[in-house]
Amino acid sequence: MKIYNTLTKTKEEFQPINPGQITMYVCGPTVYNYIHIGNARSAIAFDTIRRYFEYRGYKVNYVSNFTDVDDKMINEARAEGITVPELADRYIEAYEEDTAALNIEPATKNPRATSEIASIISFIEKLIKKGYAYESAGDVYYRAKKFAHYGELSSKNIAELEEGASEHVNEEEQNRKEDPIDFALWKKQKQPDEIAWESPWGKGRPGWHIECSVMSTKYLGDTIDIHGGGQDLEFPHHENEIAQSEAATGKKFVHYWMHNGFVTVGADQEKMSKSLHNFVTVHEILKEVDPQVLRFFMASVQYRRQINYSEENLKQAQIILQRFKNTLINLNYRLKDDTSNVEDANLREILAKTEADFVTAMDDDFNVQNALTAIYDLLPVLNANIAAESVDKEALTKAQVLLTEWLGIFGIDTAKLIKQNETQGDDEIVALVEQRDEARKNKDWAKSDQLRDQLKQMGVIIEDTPQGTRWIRE
RNA sequence: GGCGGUGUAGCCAAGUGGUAAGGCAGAGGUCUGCAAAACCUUAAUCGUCGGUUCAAAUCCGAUCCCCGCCUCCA
Repeated sequence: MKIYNTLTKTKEEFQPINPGQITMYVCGPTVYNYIHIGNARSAIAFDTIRRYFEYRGYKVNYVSNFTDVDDKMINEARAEGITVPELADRYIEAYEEDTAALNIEPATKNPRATSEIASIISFIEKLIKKGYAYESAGDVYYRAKKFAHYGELSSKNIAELEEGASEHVNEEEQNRKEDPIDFALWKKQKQPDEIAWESPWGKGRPGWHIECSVMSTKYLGDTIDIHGGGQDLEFPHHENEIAQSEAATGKKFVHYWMHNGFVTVGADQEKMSKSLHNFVTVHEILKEVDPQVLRFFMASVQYRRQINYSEENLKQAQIILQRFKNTLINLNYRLKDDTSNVEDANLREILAKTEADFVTAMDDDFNVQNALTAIYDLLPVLNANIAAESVDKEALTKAQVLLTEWLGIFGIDTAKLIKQNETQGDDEIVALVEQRDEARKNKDWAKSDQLRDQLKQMGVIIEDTPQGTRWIRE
């Protein structure tokens, strides 16, 4: 299995620290608003990756944080006249609703920065003790230059960083830092009503980067297999995490750094982000778009590629999902009818090949496009088999299981997709379908078509097959 | 300016030296009482220019466009 490692900029053979187990940390959102589809992309990308690992038999310990205190949190809470924890609670709940709708598996643990203050303080103390950090007027900063590998992940040159940084740092802050590229580990409380915790450096709150170092090492160990996040976190966030963690533990922090591509939007394909104010929240989208469609759309693009969010692309995903749905429903019907079972060596061979192709594709840095191609190639074969006079029920059952597993990796819940409710509350539909069959037997096409229209109005589509009439919900 | 990514048919997209996968849409056909679903058939020489090679979308050089990071951001 190969994974592209941002640190080395190459695809590397994946080798977990402990055989059969994977430790994975993914940077979560700052909870001051509903998540936008860029956040969802990241969550979906790594959920898909996690599910594939699980499909391959790994046990995945997956930790993703909530940043529940920072400037944006403080400002937003102030603007709304509520406390920071109240704001956090509200949007964490919204996050859980949105990600559940997108069928994102809950993380093994979702630590919150504010619940880890004691650990954060002792982590910072360790860095000070080792000479990697210093207190300055109630703030604590990390001495970036002291860390020999600083800039390695994002291929940054320290001298240039310094130039760039000095332009953005205000003079007052500049004076507190030894060097413009130093970054805050602890920030002094600015106003008396501002959320803060007691610390050896006075009242204040943690900087952003430190929480991930603390939570990752605390919940997953000093060295983990995979650390993920959006490409925009490469610098400075992940760069700083490496500096903090490796300085504190003296060990390699992360074996494989994985970064997902952006979601772009609009004709100019601009990056969507909260700061550019061109974002669309998942909360809003799900009012109009089927969550399965959104999920499949985003999962069907390889995690490193950019996704262009557009109506047309969403529509394509919806159509493909519809095809899967039709095949699954027809597979269901066919497996239930009384056709005799005939072994079909060819079909079995094709299934085995598809399985191999799927794994080969996904093993190559989660090449979902090629994995899906393997499935697309299988569909006509399955559909032809479903329509055949005799079928290999055993092979088709296998196909059903495989499709369910594969689509499951993409976050598609096939049971939900084919929600037939054949047995409950559908007596009326079944009765109408029977009446129509009767009319068709009598070649009463007018009545038959009228009944079909009536069913259509009820959201039921009729399909006549040699094995009898089938119906599906739109 | 530095670093990184990208440019393949209307759209999505695979493909890192051997003569352009696949999907969507479109077109035609088959099946059907008609439909639906399904099945079959069908399109591009790969941003541009030059080079290397028997052979390049794939390697080298140049150039253009787009996107991102370099400051909070998935």
